[in-house]
Amino acid sequence: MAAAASNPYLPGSSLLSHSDSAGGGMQPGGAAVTPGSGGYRGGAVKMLQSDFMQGAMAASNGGHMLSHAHQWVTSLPRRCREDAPAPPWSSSPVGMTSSPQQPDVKNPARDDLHTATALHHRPPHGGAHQSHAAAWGQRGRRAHQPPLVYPQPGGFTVNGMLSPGGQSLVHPGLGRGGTPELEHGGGGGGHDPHSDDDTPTSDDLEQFAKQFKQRRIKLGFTQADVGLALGTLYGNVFSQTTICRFEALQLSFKNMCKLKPLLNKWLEEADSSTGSPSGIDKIAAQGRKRKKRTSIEVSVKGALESHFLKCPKPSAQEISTLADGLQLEKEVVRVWFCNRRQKEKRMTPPGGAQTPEDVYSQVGNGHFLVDYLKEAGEAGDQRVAATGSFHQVILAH
DNA sequence: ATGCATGAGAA
DNA sequence: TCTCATGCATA
Repeated sequence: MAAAASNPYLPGSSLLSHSDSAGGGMQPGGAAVTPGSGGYRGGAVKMLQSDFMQGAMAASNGGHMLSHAHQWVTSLPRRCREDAPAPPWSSSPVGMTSSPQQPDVKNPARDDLHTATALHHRPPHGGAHQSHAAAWGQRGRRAHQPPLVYPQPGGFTVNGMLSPGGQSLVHPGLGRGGTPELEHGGGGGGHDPHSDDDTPTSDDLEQFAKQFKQRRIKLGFTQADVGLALGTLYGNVFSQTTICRFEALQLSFKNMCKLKPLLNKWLEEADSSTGSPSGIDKIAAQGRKRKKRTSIEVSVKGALESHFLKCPKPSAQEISTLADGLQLEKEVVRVWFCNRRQKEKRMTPPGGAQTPEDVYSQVGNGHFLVDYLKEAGEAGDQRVAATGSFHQVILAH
């Protein structure tokens, strides 16, 4: 149908949920299957081609041809130098701690996600699950080990998630922008009397996540269920994606800290109230015109990746040029870089991935690591070198 | 489980 | 414009 071609995003309910591959238009010489032509928000795709900064990366050092090694140094074109606030958990250098190896657990198949019944008490099925355990900065950070286990409040029996009446105890204090318990300057001594866990360590988070997932599965809930439950419980709904990312430690440290208490609460509720079904419903999906997901070809992705290595933060103009060259919408390229950067900053597994194999699995799972090679304009060469080779090993695999 | 996208808020 | 938190859609 040509409809798909002329109409990027379907109005409301998309009956034609076909994938990119069925577009019909295919990619002549193109790179991505983008619905294009529609022009969404701002649409103006102008290309100001002027200078290209390609071919400048002929820098060859000792003799390794990491044309696509994972490190953004060595040959920064020029205005491509940007520092990124090294996240707290990535402070530990790539754990080169030689540890034999660890069986890379791939998930062969999972059996959950079955019954589409959204929120209901599912019979707890044995859940031997895969676990690619991320484990980021589990370096010796803090001496004290706060009780990352839920402290059962005792007589608290308000089953938020299992309220048949449909009432919603909305707590208007946990807005997304509110950031309930983030580092509050401190200074005056005003300390929350009820906060059991001030900033948990990345290690704590990791353990909690692990435990959380286990309990969740044990109880027979899907990630989506949890996300929904959080909605009725605190007024904040979350998607399966977010819960998933939490469990996989793929959120920013800050974000993890923010979600932890909520999930912890849910956990308490969940296994305290055994056997009370729920009847909640949440906000219906609003018909928002979302651009159809562009599927970028692998080859093109490779190209983008290369550019990213050279310059993770291209200027608007460079983006335009690049987009033009790759036949992609400028916006797509821009977003790609944004996401790529964001991905780079997510929870990194320096501590967990001590052996190359671990890293492989990490890579295989999508997330990379290391970005502590910031700061220091020239002094970082050493670390960079080390990191470079490290990645070389990884990528050469 | 993850890729691409949106939107609010910060620079 | 970028970052950041999040999620729809998809592999």
